[in-house]
Amino acid sequence: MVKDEDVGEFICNECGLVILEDMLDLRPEWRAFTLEESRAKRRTGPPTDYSRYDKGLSTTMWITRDASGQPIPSKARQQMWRLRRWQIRSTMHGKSRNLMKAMDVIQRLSEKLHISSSVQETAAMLYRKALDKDLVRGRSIASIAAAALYAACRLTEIPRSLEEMAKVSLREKKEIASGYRILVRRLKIKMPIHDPLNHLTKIAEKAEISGEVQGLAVKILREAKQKHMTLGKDPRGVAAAVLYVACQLKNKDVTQKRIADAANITEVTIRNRKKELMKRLSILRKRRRQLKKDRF
DNA sequence: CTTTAGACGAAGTATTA
DNA sequence: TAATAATTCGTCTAAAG
Repeated sequence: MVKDEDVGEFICNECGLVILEDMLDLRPEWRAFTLEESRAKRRTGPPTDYSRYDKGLSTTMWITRDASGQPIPSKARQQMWRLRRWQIRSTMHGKSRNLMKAMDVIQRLSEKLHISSSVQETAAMLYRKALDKDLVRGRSIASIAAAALYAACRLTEIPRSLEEMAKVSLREKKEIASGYRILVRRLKIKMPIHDPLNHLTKIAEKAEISGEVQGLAVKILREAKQKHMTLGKDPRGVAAAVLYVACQLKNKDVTQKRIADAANITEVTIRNRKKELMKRLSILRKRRRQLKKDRF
């Protein structure tokens, strides 16, 4: 990870992805001289960050003297007036109002889908960028906010599906999907390729598959990855198929349908992935012969 | 009757020129 | 931006248990 101080961005040196614009000053904005004071001033709730709709700018500026008590030169004061005006305007209407609403949506959806605050911040950052580029005009705030959150999940490889997003946001999947595509295209986001491993436990849990079988599934998946069988395939399909064959090896009675439902894919996809796995993975070779024998 | 396997076209996605 | 290739999905048919 490269920290580029000049432009204030973190850049991943593998994929060139810009992680975060505007570096944050993480120091507290207050000082405390006693323990009591410290306790009183300590805030609850989130620190100043991208989830705050105005980056903390709503603090009122009203200063005529500098820190040492000297009057501030008029030129500088004029500038401060301009800043203050801009600040007032930004809190009252226009984009900030928009942002406020979007942050609210992001927060609500995140709660429902158990999405961590760091991912929320990524989503907020994406939304802010979208707003700067005028991508929200003509589209609903809620759908773009949901799209930003979905994009943030994919960026951080948190497995949350479009379907889940659509369900909690009460919007059409199509709408969020198109918003997502616009974000990716216009913000030039480079999406990491999902590792099926990230989906494996989630699917297994939903389908109520034991940890023992999961362990075997992970092993199978490892070999599949080595042989580059996972690239370009739906990671959920791969994870589901691997789980399915693991169940068979352990003689667990689990139907394709059960796993397919848990993974939100179809049985067809599981079958296709399974066929490939059986053909090419050595782990499955022995067992395949045995299964064949058992039939006679 | 349920599960699994396979085939086909439709639909949406990614890559390339 | 448009064409091309690869992938998934829905549905149907059929075999196996």
